[in-house]
Amino acid sequence: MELDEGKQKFIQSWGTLGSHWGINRTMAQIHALLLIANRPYSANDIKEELNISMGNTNMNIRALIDWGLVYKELKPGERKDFFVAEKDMWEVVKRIITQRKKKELEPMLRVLEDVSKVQGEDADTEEFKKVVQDIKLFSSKADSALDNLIKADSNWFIGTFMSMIK
Amino acid sequence: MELDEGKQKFIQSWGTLGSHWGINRTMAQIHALLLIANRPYSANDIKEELNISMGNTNMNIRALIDWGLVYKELKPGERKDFFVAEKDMWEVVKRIITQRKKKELEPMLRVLEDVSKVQGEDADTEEFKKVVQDIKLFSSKADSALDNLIKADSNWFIGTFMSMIK
DNA sequence: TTGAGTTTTCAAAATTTATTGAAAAATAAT
DNA sequence: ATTATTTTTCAATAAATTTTGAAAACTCAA
Repeated sequence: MELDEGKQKFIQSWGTLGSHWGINRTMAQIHALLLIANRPYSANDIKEELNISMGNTNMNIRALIDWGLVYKELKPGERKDFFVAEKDMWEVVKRIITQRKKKELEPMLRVLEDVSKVQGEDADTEEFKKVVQDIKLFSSKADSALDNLIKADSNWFIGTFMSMIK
Repeated sequence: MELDEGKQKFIQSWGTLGSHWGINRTMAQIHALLLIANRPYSANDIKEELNISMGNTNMNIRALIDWGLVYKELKPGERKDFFVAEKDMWEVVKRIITQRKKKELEPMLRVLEDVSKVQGEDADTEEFKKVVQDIKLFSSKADSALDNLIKADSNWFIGTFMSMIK
């Protein structure tokens, strides 16, 4: 396989994978491109390489920076901004967990808290409260577990999980 | 808060959450409805309750059954099929992990395996191979860890993770 | 075997989400 | 202050995904 074909395949697959992880396809493709880049890329480099508009490039670079998956790098004497990817996979996963926890798990916990206040003593209400309580308990456990995971350092995590792999 | 309002809120939120987890909104809403139901529901009950078409109802029920999140229940003397939700949250999470592993992680591993075969000795190729190798290693570790997680039983998991929460 | 009830299929329509492109704003060298 | 370059914004457009609805297939009792 040629390098260009390999790069192309990797970028496409990373894009598809990302789109299932709350990262849209272009956003993930930019991340993929920067992952396999051996130098910082300007927004224009990225635009050219992926054949996308400047607006799209700009919005997704900023989203990536916001998620902590890409860093801005200033080259002395250069007017343009340059960008590099976070390449430590555990760091990448941690950043994604952090974002999704904030955007999904935490709002869900608030809703569960809220709806657990329903009035009534009938069987339907009791069943509803029971289910909500169960999910609330599970979710807050997951929330704490994820917090700990994120706080823990890379090696500790790998170590703990490796011991699980037998 | 009234029970109906609470149910409605819960169904909507579960729908939104699901849509970030590879489960489309309707599919997650059906699951939510069945979670808080205190009896089996027919496809028609679901259609009526959520105000969706029969086609949509049918497709999403089958997807839920395929994912192992809903079970078909036959009532003696009844012609219709009835459905109940898997209510054990850890079981739900395991099923989702299983599906997503199959649909996302495993294809990615195959692509990584494939593209790691690129030809060439130059710096670009070396950088590419290095990144791919790193991701491949991380991904296969994650894959094994998830396998173990799925195999392990509910209490073992909760126990292990609780000890992490301090 | 017929036919009422039920489930499945799938092309077309509706909805949601992502992308473009052009204009405006910011930046920094002259 | 002027101008060339780069970045940002956002309404319009395009693409992708979901939902519908109507027809076909299936199921089972009579």
